[in-house]
Amino acid sequence: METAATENKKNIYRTLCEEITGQDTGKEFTLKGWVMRYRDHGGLVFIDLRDYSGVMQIVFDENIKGESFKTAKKLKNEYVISVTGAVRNRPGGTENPHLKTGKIEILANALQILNTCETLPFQIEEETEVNEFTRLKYRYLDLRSKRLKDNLIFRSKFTYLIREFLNNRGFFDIETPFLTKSTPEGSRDFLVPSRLNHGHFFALPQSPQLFKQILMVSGFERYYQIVRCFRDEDLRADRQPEFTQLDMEMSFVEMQDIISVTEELFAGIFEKLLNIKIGLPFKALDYEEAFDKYGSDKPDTRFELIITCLSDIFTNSSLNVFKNALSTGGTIKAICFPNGSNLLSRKDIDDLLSAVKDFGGKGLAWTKVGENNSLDGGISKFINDEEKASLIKRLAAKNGDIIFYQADTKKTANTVLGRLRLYLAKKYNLIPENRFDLLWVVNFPLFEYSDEEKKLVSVHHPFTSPAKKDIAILETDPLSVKSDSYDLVLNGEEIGGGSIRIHNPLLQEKIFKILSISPEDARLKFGFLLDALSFGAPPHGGIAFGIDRILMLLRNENSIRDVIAFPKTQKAYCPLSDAPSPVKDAQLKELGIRLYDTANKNIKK
RNA sequence: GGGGCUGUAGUUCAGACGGUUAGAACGCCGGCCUGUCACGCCGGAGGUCGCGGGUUCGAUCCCCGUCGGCCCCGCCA
Repeated sequence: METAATENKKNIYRTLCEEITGQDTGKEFTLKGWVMRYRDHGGLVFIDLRDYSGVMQIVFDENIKGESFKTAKKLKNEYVISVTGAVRNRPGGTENPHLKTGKIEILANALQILNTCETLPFQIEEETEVNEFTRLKYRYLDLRSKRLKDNLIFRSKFTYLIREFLNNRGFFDIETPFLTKSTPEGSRDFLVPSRLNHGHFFALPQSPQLFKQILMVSGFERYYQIVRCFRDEDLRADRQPEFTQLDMEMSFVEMQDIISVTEELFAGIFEKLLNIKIGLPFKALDYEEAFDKYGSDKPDTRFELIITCLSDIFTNSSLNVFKNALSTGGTIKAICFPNGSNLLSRKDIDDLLSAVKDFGGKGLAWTKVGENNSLDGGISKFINDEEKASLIKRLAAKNGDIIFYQADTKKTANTVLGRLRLYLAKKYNLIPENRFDLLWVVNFPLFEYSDEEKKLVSVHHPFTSPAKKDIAILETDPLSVKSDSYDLVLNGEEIGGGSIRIHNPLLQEKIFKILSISPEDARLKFGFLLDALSFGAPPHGGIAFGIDRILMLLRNENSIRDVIAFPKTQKAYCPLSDAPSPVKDAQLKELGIRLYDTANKNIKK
């Protein structure tokens, strides 16, 4: 990626460090920025001046007349200065190949200190990693570092390219309310009390889902928004309480239309921003295949370790765990870890067992593959020659591999091996770097059974359209019904998902019935959407993407916090602003709110 | 709600069976230095060992509680 400055030549009011090149020797410039480093050699002072474009070395020489040398002696790290001088080539042998401007420097003849700086709580660009809490508290300092600054500049370009692409294709950027109605479905809402309606609350939107559908009813046809969404759930490295989605909705479309627009959008961005060409169309996997082969609905396809079913090979197995699994309707599955015998010690294998238990597995059977298609160790003595030959052939196992087995229900065997697969890949560096695998997961089931609620629930959301071919079996065999929905997966992370929506009120009624949502309930929860759908709603569908996650992956970061200017800690606290914080009694009174119990003692009087 | 790791100088870390004055590096302050670029050299300051309680003659160290941070499970239609 080009740096901000070299690409953006439209700087109107001043010169930036990296705009100056070897072509400019002899010319005089005034640069403004921060003292990144200060090196005092007595009669000669060097500083590295940093502005948002990059770095330029400034030299102060005691032989240059004027006050600048004297002033330079007072400089300290992160002082803000304005410095004027002529560009010159550095003396032979003193060029710095690590700097973009390393062949030149500016010999200062005027210097003005625009602002001083307190001793820093941590060094900017320090090699050692500083505690994240401290970095968040002084986020403005951390954002001066190249890494975070580049991330945010990249983010700006990323969203610019999205807007450019979509605007060129007739999409309209339309804002939807942040103060909206709480819907009990989905994730926990952030609530906002209403002063004018005591006892009533707004919710911050989990996404603009209902409003974007209503915009389709209004006839906008192509909507998008890069919009903040709010979910009051526990945080993770890839989850913040507020995050940004690219939200899209289109009318008179079918699934393939949405998929095509998305592919074009991403292929364009990857090429422009990363100079990576992505083959079209993207790969696609059925939901079921994803689970069978990767044990996940967001498979990481950058490496193999494919999960393989061996049930038929072991129908007459002498091993009890295998026998029991099969007789209770379960399955036997395995992954073959190439060269595992050499990579894993016996202790490593034992350690895997505890990992597998964390993943929900009961145990971990394994065998090593020896010479001439033999099996050693683990459960090998329970595997007869016929079974051996079949499984080695099916897994394409070679001398030195290790095979890990799971005998369990299909679901458990898949998820356990899926997580083991990821665990092994990370631990033994099987994941190639700088590779981006974009993948659609399609043919999701429309419903799944919730053990908790003892009823069918939507896999996506209640407005997702069933696949046309399955509408006939909606009531007779709901669990076999597929939906017209699709997820986009990048390197094993779900980065987006969407669906074709139901626009037929009768079909929508049927779905609610299957979901055991009474007409009264439906009205209470989504009445305004149902009304809208009854007034000439066009066929429509859409998709939404997690911008933060995508950026995290493209920037090779481990957390979305590193691509967000002002993120929160895992307890959803902002060390910079000290939010959330108690409020005054008077504020609560105005809202008609009184706090329960312990919270009271935190109130500021 | 649960599991794991974690909290010592401004920062990153070390530390000791529980025993004088808690160390290092970087940063900071003062001085020297004309080709450095993580400049170098000399000197100096800087610590409620997260907080509260307990055990003990004595606790940064052991025990209990609590607060914070990071990762994960649950949760996130």
